[in-house]
Amino acid sequence: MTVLDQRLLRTNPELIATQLGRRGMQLDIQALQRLASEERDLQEQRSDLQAEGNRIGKEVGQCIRTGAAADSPAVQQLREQGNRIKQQVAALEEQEKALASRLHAEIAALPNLPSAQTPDGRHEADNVEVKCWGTPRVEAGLEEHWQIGERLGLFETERSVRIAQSRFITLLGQGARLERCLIQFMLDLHSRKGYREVLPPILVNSASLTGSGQLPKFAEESFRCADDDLWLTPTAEVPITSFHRDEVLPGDQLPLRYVAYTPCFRREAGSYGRDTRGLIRLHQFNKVELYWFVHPQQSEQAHAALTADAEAVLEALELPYRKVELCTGDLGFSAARTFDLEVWLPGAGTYREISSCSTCADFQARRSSIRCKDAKGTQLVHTLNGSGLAIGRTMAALLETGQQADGSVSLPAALWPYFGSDRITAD
RNA sequence: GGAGAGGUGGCCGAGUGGUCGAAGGCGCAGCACUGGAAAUGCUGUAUAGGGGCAACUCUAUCGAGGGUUCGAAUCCCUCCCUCUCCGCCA
Repeated sequence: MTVLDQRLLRTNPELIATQLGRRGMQLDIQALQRLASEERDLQEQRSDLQAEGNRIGKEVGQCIRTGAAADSPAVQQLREQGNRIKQQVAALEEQEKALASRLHAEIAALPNLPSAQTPDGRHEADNVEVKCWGTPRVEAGLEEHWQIGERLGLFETERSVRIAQSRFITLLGQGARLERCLIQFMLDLHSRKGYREVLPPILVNSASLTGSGQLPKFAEESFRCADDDLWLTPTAEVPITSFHRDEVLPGDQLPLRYVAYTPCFRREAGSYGRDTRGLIRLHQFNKVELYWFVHPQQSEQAHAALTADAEAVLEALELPYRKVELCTGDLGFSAARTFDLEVWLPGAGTYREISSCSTCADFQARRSSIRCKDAKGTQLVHTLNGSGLAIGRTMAALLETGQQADGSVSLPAALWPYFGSDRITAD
């Protein structure tokens, strides 16, 4: 796995330092460069020695073929030379390996370079609102979704702790039904637009997590199966990236567009006390994910199109939202550029992230070795992903947005055929 | 879980110690033939890294990692994966 364009490190290290600087990272680029050039020197020495060894090997073959005895002095001498070289090579190789794994570890921990378009900024507050859709419902006395859910018996928190632990939820009755309908509705919507539906494994190996950028840096964010090299996937992005790992995709097949429903599992380390009630922040949640593999030249339009496809879900569900472009300081590890969609929660009186649509440029493609082939040769593809949408948060938004004075919740027309009713009422 | 068979280039498939990065075929590209195409013929066609303006050249890679050897796709060890049969199972 190559995790950073090594050529870039050699030819334009300043670019790396500057771009990571925009993320607020202080990077000792010289130290990295020194490591890389040391490694290259060793590699050169080693391969020269190996060339010499290969030459001797061939010479021995030559001698024997032309009639020299296998134990003749000439052959003996060549053997000794060969052995000496073998030892030297082994010694160099050991150093080289140590150096390479150090270099690799340092590089693998570096996040993606932000896109040129990504606005500079230090944190969430510097994100840029680029669009608002719909009219947010603003009234006094509206309930939050967890109050509605508890009142209507849509889900159960306390017993879920008994089953698992906190931050797990059990959906019940109309709540379970709505969750299922939303998954189906979103899959249908995207499939109609030409997305190919995928239902991947949700246990993934370390190579998959590394390939999409969750490892090595965010090991503490995922649940791991202790006896196997398997983890519970934090997002469908991981299995889908690896679906094409180590492949050369025919250029005329691009873009490949996938839509996947999966449960997602996150440890949510460091979020104690935040969003403890309801559906917002859970260790296990459902999500429909959009994922594109595209030719590098098309990734910018693709990013706009993917984001629009996610927006279309909110619009079909009549949920007011705003679209925010993340600043460099708020960008995820693998992303070069990201639009977040934030849905309006009338009960909470706030916008909450419900989809995050990112282009990773060639970052994941490099880590996962996914290339495409066209007339000009092979090159890394670009990968893009976005939620279309997070199901639990969608339900929260629907509950808060549709709440009525009589205690029921009215649903958008798009869901009626799926849900079999235009509203949720007390059982 | 038990028994057996396997893992070689974009794909199929040959190769049991040296001249093998690897026959042959398919596919793909170019050229010839054709009014155009098909068929046919010829030529070319792996990836990554290093050096060189370039022609080119060096190294590594035959599931992964170790070992034997001057020399390993080929022999030995460990692991992973796939397939077949049996058992178990939603």
